[in-house]
Amino acid sequence: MTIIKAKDILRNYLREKGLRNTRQREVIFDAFFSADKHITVEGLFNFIKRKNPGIGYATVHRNLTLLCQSGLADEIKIGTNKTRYEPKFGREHHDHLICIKCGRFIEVTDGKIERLQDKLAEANEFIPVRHKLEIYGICRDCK
Amino acid sequence: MTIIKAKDILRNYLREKGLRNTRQREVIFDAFFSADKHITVEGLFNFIKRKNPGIGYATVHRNLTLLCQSGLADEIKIGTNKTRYEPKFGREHHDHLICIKCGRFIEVTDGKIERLQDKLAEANEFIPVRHKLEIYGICRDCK
DNA sequence: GTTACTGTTGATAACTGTTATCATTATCTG
DNA sequence: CAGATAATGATAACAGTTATCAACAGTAAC
Repeated sequence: MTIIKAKDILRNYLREKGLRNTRQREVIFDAFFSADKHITVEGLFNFIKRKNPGIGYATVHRNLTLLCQSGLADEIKIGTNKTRYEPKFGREHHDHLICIKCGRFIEVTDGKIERLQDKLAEANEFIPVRHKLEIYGICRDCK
Repeated sequence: MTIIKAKDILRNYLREKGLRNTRQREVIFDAFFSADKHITVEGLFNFIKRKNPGIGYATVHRNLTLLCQSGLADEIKIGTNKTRYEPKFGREHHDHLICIKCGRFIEVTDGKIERLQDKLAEANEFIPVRHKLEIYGICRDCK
C-alpha cells in the first residue's frame, strides 16, 4: 500500500466519522509516515516542530490516536516506557524481538506460532481477538 | 513448592544481599501469597491495611519489587494499566489469555510455541532471554 | 462569499502510577 | 548492649497521558 492510498483511507475515515481534515492532521500524517518506525509521541513532536514550530504536543498525541483508530497505525507499549507508534498500511500482523541492550525492535512473523496461539485459545474456550508477542534478548549487533 | 519453602528462599536471598527480615516484610510476604493472584500494589496495600493499618504504600511497593528480584514473583504489565504481581514459586513460565470484557487472566503454557519462539529468535541471530505472550479476547464466561 | 455549526487546536492543568527523598525507627552483627 | 546501616512511612517528585477550555478553522448550506 502506498502513502497516497493510506491518505485516502484516512480521508474516508474522517468523512465517515464526521471529522475534519485539518492542516495539522496533514502535517502529522506526512511526518509520521516519513519518520522512523516505532516513534514516540515526543519523537514525532520534535520531528515536526523543526518545520512546524506552532504545532502542539497534544495535537500530535491526539492524531496518533486517531491514526490507530483508523487502522493506519499500531500502538506498541513495552513495559512502562513511552508508547510507540508504527505505521500499519493494512500490513500483516507482526511481533517483535526487542534487544535489551540497544532497544532495537526487529519485526517478525511466524504463521505456525499464530496458528498454535489460536489452538491454545480454543482449548481454553477463549475467542482470541488480538495478541502480543515480545521476545526480549540480545540482538546480533549487541552479542 | 510450599509457602514455607518460598519463605526460606526469601530469607536466603535477604541474607545473601545483606538485607534485613523485617516485620513488614513478613506481613507483606504472607499477604501476597494468600491474596488473589495478579494483584496490584494498591490491591495488596488495601488487603494488608485491614489488619495492619500502619503499613505504608511505598513499603508494599518496594517489597513486591524485592519479591520479583528474589525470583518469587513476576511483574505483569498490560498496556498502561497498573502493574500486577503474581507469585512464582519457581514455577514453569506461563503466558496469559486476557479477557477484554471482564479482565480475567487465564494462565497457559504451550511447549510447542515456546520452541518455535526460540527458533524464530535464532533465525534472526537473536539470543532470547525472556518473552511475553498475551492473547486478548473473550473468555468462556463472557461469550 | 457569508454564515452558522461544531470539530480542532494549543497551552497547560490535572491525573495516574511509580519512584525518590529523608528523617526516624528497627534490625543485625559483634 | 552498642554501633552501623537497612528499612520504614509519609509525602514530594516525576513521567507519560489525558482533560480542559477559550480561540480558531473546516465544512455545508444558503
